[in-house]
Amino acid sequence: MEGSSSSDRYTERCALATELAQVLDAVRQLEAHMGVKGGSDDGGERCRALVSSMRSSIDRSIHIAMSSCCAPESPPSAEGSPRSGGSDQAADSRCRGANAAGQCKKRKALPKWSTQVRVNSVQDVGPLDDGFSWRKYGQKDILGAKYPRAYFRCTYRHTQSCHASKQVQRADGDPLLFDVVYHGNHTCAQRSSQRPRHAASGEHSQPQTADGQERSSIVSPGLKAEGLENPFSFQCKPADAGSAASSDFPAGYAITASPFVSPAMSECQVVGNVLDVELTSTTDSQMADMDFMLQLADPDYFLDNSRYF
DNA sequence: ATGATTTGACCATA
DNA sequence: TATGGTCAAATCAT
Repeated sequence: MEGSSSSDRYTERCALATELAQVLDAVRQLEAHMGVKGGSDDGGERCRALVSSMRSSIDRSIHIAMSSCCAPESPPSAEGSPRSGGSDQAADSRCRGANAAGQCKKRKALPKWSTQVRVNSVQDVGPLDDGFSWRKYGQKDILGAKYPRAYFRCTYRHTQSCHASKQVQRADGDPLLFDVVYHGNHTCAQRSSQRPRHAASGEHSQPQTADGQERSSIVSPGLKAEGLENPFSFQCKPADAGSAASSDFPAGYAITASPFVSPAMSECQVVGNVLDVELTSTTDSQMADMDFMLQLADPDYFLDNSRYF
């Protein structure tokens, strides 16, 4: 769509920042109000903690929205062209040659958005369980960041040419907060096969150890019992821990439900969502995701799903 | 045996 | 040139 020019997007993003600023202001007022009422009860304590996390997330969201105002736009390209199908062994030719397709190690043309997920305890790390199966393909220390960034791509990248990927990084200032950045859309069968009601029905799809020991992970089933040594070894506890042990899915796959507001995140909180959508092409698939992302941006949708928190 | 993760190295971009 | 993103061999888990 030629319709969405750079300046349009700039305006939209700034509008987003403005909206977020208003929400932030409201949260501050709420926080102040709660401070007046004082409550030493647990509920008040919890509310204050929630408000605090909301505020910090909104701060981040504003920052991200504003910084993306200046993000350079990239021209539409043959989106999703598998620049190297399979386990591209000829690694070196792959990339240089693949540039012809307009895509190599960067995927600027793909839709991109981020969300922030808070967990309740440092052990309780399940933000990566977003309803899709991911395979980790890398991890890197980021300059100036306390925690490394992990890189994931869809498990079905090769079998179904699904080019969705995501990056997960623990927030510097808050070890309970994870920044998750998604790139691209799922074109694999997961999209249609997994739905939020999995949780509503008490169905649990996480690989989980019966004894609850800290070992398995949502996205890293093969990880050792490293606990926090590896910030990307996630284990998200379901609300209904009883029915979980067996899964309909093969071991080693992270299965849950809805993307982003996963029922399995019953003990996690999605504390912020930031859209940074590159409107470079409008395939049906992308349009579908746009709808979805717009839902995320919708306060009603967000509040509706807050019951999972 | 198969598939996932770790990790050092390579490469593109800013 | 520094940094971030990806690859792929080695290793580990199931």
